[in-house]
Amino acid sequence: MATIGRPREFDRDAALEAAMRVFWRKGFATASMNELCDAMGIRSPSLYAAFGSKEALYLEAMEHYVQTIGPPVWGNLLAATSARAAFENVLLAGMETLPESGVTPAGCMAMLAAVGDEWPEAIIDVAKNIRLEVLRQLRARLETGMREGELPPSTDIDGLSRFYLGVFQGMAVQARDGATAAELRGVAAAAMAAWPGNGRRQV
Amino acid sequence: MATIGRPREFDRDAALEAAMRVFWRKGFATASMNELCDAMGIRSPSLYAAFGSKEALYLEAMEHYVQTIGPPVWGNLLAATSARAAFENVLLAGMETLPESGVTPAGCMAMLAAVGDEWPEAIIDVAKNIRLEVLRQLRARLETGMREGELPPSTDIDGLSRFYLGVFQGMAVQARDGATAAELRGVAAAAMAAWPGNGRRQV
DNA sequence: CCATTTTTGTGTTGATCGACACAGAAATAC
DNA sequence: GTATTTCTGTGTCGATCAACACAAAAATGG
Repeated sequence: MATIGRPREFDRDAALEAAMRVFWRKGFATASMNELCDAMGIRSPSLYAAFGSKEALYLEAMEHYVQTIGPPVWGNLLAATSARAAFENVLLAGMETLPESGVTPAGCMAMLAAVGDEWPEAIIDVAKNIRLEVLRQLRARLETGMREGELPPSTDIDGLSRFYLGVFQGMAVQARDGATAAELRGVAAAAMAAWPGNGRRQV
Repeated sequence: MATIGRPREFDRDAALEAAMRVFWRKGFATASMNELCDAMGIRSPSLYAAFGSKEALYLEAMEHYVQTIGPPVWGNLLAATSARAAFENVLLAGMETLPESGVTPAGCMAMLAAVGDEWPEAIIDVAKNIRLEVLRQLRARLETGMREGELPPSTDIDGLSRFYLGVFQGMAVQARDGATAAELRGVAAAAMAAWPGNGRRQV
């Protein structure tokens, strides 16, 4: 639908995508408006008119990240038939996604946001909630596995879900340090050895 | 030894300790000189005379962190008799140290430095090297365990050491998000279930 | 045509940043 | 004592930051 007034000359989605990559790579505080404007191909008044503020732009970029980058990794939680395969596929997807690829920056924008530096409170809240939501999804998948008899009733669901979340976060940090997919594969493989039933306590 | 000139009126070590806590809590970019001066109880010319620059102060603070905060955790690698106990004690020490304590900020300054935001290159190098040195120590302890027969010769030393480093990094991120010691205990317990020999492949 | 609405580019603004100039103060050396 | 050296406090400097004022430009509605 064409509306009154001079039409916008840039593609809003493409600009948001460009901003997402800048924030992904540089974080919030050290990503300056100049860099954002250059990457988005617009001037700051257009940015403010379209997105409101630097903070609002970041929040929208994070939303865009969750909806485009997240599913290829965390969608594995629902795709696999067994809980074990689901968790293994998540870690393997992280192994492939987290190292720098030339196309995308290294690490996970959601897992490493508002960590290691002080960030605006609204961004801290959003980032923590995203990580909490991932934790909830992990726990839900484990509970399903327990209901279906795949996991012994004695399984510590809270501890195990936090553990696999932590493994992924650790992989994200190491990817930032330049770890390769092959190196992260070893992390994922070791983590899967912690799966209940691998131990001698299992029947 | 008393030297020529007006003596310094503040305790350099105490000031460095105060700066360390500010950097630990806020990171580098968002810790302003004003905050640092206030926390250290001095004015900026004294800070520059004693430490050189904000970046040099950070590097010295990180060094101080490694020498005072690190050993209670990573010293466990050498203290225990078995490699398994050594790794377990490291994770349990992290469980106690990483959550906010009222005295110290949450998380690990070394593990989360230069992650999630852009930092000066010199700091990135130091932080990565510290994490690499920890990885080396973990691997060395595993190799000792393998030599002593505690670990099967088929053990993937690289993968396992990276795995336990990643678990600790994940615990640090979660501690930043407000995880309690009890919650981190579950992570540590699950991680120890991945120890070689817990699996059915072991004799 | 003209009036209205929205976007675009140029330029600026107040705040904050890290860093330091300068002079006075406090010690030692002679 | 005087000279020298070093530290402290006040004040400020240029740079950079996020944010926006302003007017020209480009569309629609009449």
